[in-house]
Amino acid sequence: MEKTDDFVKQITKKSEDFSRWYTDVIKRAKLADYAPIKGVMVIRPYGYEIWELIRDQLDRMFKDTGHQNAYFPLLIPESLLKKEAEHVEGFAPEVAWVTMGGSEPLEERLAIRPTSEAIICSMYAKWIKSWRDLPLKINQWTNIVRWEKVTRPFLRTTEFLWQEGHTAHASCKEAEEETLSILEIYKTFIEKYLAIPVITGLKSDSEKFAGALKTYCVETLMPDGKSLQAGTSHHLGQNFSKAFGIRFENKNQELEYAWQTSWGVTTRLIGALVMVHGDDSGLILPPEISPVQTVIVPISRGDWKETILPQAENIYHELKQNNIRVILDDRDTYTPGWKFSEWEVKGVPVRLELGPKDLEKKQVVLVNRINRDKKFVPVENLVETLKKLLADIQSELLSRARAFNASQTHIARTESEIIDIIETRRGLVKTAWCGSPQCEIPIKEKASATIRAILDQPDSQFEKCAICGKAPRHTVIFAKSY
RNA sequence: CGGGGCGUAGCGCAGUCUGGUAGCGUAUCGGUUUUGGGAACCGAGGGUCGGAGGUUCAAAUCCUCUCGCCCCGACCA
Repeated sequence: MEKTDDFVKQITKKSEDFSRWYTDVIKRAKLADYAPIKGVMVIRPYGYEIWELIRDQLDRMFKDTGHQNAYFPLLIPESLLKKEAEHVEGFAPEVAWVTMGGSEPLEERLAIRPTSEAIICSMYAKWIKSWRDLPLKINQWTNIVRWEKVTRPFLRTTEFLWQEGHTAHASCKEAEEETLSILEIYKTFIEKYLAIPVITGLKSDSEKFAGALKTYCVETLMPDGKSLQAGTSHHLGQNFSKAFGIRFENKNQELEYAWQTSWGVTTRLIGALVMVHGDDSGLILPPEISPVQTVIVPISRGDWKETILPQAENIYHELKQNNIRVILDDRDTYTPGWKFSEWEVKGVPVRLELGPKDLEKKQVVLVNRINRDKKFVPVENLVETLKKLLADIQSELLSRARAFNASQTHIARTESEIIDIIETRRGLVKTAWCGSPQCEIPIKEKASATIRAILDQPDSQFEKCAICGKAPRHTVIFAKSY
């Protein structure tokens, strides 16, 4: 056990220093590198490939549910940003401004988008005039700048990539349905593809999006016991339509303000992948989202280029034809052992080894990244065997993470229990809440934990609010967060 | 924005206390032998010691100022 952990060098142990481990893995796996600007990172090709896979899959899901992509400008005039009062107040501290055009000061300064509600709503006001124009469901894949004080690669950077969906509807009910259906897409995607279990729920008023009526969220638990908000879906009500004048004439010939939603997930998802699945040897990527699902390492000895390589190439083509993302590492400049370590750092779920002994026995060696289990399998039916192994790894990662979540979810019935659990064990604390903002304050002040989600289904085991003792209205999850 | 840590070869670091020829590991380049868990040996290249100013015969080292990065908090996806 101890010995195997040392195959990969130069990564701090996950159990020793979690933060350091996290940044070590990102650097060693070449996901990202620090850029010469404070809080800004370069997403390197390997990291970007993961983002592309996330993007492609979500994009299909959005399009299948009637959304279209568009592109709105990076720069937002200050006057537009100021139209929705709560919105500007929420974002003001982290907006970056353009004040000069060449050497001339601008008459009105321009915000670099911290989110695009303002610019998009200003356009929606032009485009929406009739109930026939609704619903309008547009998404964009883009970059965002928020001047954050503390940054960490993927989890919080000054500039990041995301998708933001912005929809307008004819009724409150329809907007609510849209908000919830997107929440469901996020949940499905994160669990099925990223193999990360999620908790969905509503944000309390103190945590909701600036300008929203309601914010639903997807929360995920990280190995250090902190909760990471992995996605949000906001029901904006008529707050923005009133501020921006998005009105339509309904079927009864009355003017009405549109009901809106907005929702997004970011490159932060990559950070979650790293933390949830990785180990002391580096990344472990779920097959569904891994840029390389299988790496073929030919054992290079003697006349391997004449004997082993041709067979490795045959296998490569067969797997590729069967839609397995595979690469053949035929570099003769590195030894097999070096390659093993390298691909482990990069989290490739299955390694396929092919050497002289295997050639003789008409077999290959399949190595599972999770536990380094070796299986000698016949070349015949390889595609089937491999697909099964990939599926097993995918489900093993999810069930492993689920088991961890279950073990880190604690029940608390009083304020002191909540604080005690947060301080000694961290993790998620399930408790009851009366709904008053006053009752969130002591937990935040004493344990710096907040309500991460108000659960859809109240748990009947709770008889009173943990803080004030009044009748509970909600079952909630308290946790420290990223 | 508070607390702590760190800037020396691509990367990881020693050297700083006590000033005196800028080093180690790894990576890189060339050569030979190797290759089933990061190969071995021989040789080579690579530095304005984060920046500016000062003290000194002499500064990576001492003093002053400054910039940047990381970690932990408070705030945010």
